[in-house]
Amino acid sequence: MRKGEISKAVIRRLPRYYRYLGELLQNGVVRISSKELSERMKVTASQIRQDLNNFGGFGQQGYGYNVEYLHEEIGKILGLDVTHNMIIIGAGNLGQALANYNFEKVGFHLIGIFDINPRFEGVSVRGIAIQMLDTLEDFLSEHKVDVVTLTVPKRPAVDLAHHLVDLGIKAIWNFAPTDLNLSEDVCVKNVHLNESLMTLSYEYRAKHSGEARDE
Amino acid sequence: MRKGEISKAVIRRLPRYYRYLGELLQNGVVRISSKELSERMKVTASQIRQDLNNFGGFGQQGYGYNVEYLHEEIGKILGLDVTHNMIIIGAGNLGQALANYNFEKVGFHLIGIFDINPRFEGVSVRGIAIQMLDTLEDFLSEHKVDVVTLTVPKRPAVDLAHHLVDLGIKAIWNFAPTDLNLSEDVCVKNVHLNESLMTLSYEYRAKHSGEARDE
DNA sequence: GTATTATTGTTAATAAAATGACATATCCGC
DNA sequence: GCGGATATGTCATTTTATTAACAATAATAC
Repeated sequence: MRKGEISKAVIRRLPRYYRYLGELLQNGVVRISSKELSERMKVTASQIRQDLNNFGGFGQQGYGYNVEYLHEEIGKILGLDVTHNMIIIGAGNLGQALANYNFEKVGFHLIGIFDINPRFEGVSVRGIAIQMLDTLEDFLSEHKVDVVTLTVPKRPAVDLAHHLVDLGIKAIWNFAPTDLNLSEDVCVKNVHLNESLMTLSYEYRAKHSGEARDE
Repeated sequence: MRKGEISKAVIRRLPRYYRYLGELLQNGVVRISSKELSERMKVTASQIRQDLNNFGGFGQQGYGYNVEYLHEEIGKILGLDVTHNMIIIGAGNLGQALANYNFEKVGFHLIGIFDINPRFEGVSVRGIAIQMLDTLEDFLSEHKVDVVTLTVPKRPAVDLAHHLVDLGIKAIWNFAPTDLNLSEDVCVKNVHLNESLMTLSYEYRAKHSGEARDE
């Protein structure tokens, strides 16, 4: 790992810190020590301190961390203070469900929904009209789109993703059950629900195998 | 790590192997070496071999791995050969989207959908009537339910999860943006979409900060 | 103000994961 | 069948991640 680069394991933990700090903030907690936070979160205090110190010293010896300040700083680290314009491609059940989700609070602003299927023509979700996919190129030339949420089937996903990259898209939140294999400078975050279920299946078997199942 | 126990990192990789092998199988590929698979998957051959050898020797020197056999064996390891009965609690957009998903092929059979909101009374999704949450206890006494998919808001999620555990549920697929803190013998798999987006946001900033944004 | 306690930031030690190396076994062409 | 090529399974090494230790610093009580 190059010096100054932060490991992915650390990044993956940040949102959870952010969430806990947000809850503390709501509960009116003003300060917290790494020790107490570690007990609530069931991680080691050492890990919290080391994770945070990748980004700078946010605490004070003998005092701990100011909840509001730390919450805000982690938010900045995660880039939640910047608004990203997002579109959803794929207006099926999952796409529509995500469209109804409120991602504004983590800085994502939904400005369009697209699908290839004409049956969605005229349909709106959350006040946003579903547009036909062949109008996407025009749309992209008129609007700055930072992130594409991809909720299309596996088959079209890969080609579509490459097309999006050609059109200048730099970040994809991918729900299609496939790897996209895009160039290095494009951010891809996969959400593979199938695979999540499979690991649950594994764990379930591992923990409960051999137990009676009387029916 | 206790001897004989498999690390979570290995388990998380298994579904991806399974997916690639499934595709190879569909394409009529009969055998594959760790080297070739590693090139396709962009991981090291060493990792593939070591991961697989946690569970036994599935390959043959000088030959490689039989695709169909390995695919099936990984499926068994993941427990995909066993059918799990699943219910969804929370019939909002996400719950309904998941209900429409086809998880049968990874061994999950949806047998019920529940919600507390009377507006869902009489509504069906994929032929399954949404039932009122207060009938859940009766339902559980009449049906063997292995896994609960939890797509309810944060607030009720924790108490509901504890209640489910009291009723004998041993595995929860949790989409609520909170930790459930259940006893050790309950399997919990979290899908925190917010947090996924936050890490995307981080990466986006990290990769594209400083770039001009002329509008 | 001073002593005591609390708690960080950081370095050191340990543990875990990933990679590399290689001996051994199997295949395949001839 | 023999020999070279192939590719596994496993052990050794390296790298990465986590945990522990502690010196330095700030807060708090008196």
